[in-house]
Amino acid sequence: MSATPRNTSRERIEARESTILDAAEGIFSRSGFDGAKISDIARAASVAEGTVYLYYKNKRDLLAGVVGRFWSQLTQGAEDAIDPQADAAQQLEQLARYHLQSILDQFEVVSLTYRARPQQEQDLDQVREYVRVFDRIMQRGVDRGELPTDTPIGQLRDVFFGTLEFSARTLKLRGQAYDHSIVSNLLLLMLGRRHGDAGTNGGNNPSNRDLMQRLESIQEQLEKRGAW
Amino acid sequence: MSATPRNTSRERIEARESTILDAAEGIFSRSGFDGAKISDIARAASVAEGTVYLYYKNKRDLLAGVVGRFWSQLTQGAEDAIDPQADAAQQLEQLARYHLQSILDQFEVVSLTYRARPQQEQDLDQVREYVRVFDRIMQRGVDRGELPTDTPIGQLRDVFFGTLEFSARTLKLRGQAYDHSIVSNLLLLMLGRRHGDAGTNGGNNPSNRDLMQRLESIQEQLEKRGAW
DNA sequence: CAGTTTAAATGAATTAAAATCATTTTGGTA
DNA sequence: TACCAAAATGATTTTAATTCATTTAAACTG
Repeated sequence: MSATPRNTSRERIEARESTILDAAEGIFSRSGFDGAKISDIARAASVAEGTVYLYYKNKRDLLAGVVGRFWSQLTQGAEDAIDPQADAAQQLEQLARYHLQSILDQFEVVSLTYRARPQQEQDLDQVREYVRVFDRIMQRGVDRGELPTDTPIGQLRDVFFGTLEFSARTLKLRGQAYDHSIVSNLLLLMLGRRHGDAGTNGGNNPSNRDLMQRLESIQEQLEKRGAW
Repeated sequence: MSATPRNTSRERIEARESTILDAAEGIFSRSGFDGAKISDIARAASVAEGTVYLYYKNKRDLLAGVVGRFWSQLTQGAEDAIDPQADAAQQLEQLARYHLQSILDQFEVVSLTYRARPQQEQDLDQVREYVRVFDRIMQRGVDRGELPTDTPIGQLRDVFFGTLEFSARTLKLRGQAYDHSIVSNLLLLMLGRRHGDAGTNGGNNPSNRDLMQRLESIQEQLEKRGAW
């Protein structure tokens, strides 16, 4: 009967909502929350100002919509980026790379996240769901014996996401691009083994002659400086 | 002559500015950036609305003032919290505890930080200065041979602050309080010693490699000093 | 397919709050 | 005490979010 009555209608409406979200994402990213004007967003979406309010109660709600969609898509992308066959360490690396790359690409949207409505619990639902991707990888690793039984998943989660987010911020601040070594060092740190990016300058033990040369070089420097 | 002409005057003005900052901090923390009204802040500071604009160009600038002061005070507090006699590992633990405790206590102000003016470089100056406290501890540890020469300070900095910030967010989200174990686990992770990892530089008879590292560190210090 | 009903869209009008500025007050100085 | 400049005030202006009476479009009906 009325099981699927208004079919094309629903599609049109969803398309329009998505258009508004696209416009909002663009304007919010470019101008930040305060700088973005609803009138700009409406214009970018080819819609009247009032129409925006049919879909979202207010400006914050609209931001929550943008941010929520971003994290949902991120969850989907992460699941696609992870090879179900791989072991925990490999999967973790895949997730780390995907995550760092994504938050660098869409840094502005990420920045808007913790601004949506910090007090309103429910707005972080999609973030929580995303974070569970990490938990699943780790839990599976523990279950299969690839990771120690006492692995503190919850705390490692904070290390994982916290470090990557902060690294991204640092990179952005310095105008630098994606850096592989961040991921490898993080994994080394989390999964045991010491840092130093594999055998940076291997463990060849210097001879006494090397040491003496070095000492002489230091002494020269000191003499050059005199006054000290 | 006019070296210190308006003395009490300057004091009064600074006191007033500080009063406005106090009021703004309170209102911003309670209501968030958007929720805070300049009129509320003015009232809380017992000042006319227009007066606020004599001290700060606009609302964002006022927020930047609040946030900047917070991080300056944090830097001061951190320096006080660190025992100059202690070794690097101990100092790091002191900083970690102080940091986690502080950002939990003043979570709202911290949240407002990355919202101040993400694009405007200079607003993060005080944050950068704060972060240097960590760098100094680590560098000193390396210089004294307490930490390996190849310690990737920059990356560990992201691990340190990223993890603590994310942990704080997690704790707040769950309504939980300060947790010692976060700090100890983080330090364990950062400074080695994992899963009975067999001491990287365990034995107390130093190898030539250790000696060489120490020499290199001394030389680096000399060079750094020379550049001035 | 014309007529009717309901949903969606519009943008002018309203409201709220930031920012400005002409005027007043204050504190220091001669 | 009179004067000046700095500081403060708050009424006014401006800007942008939100509402709502009206219009337009879509879906349904017989």
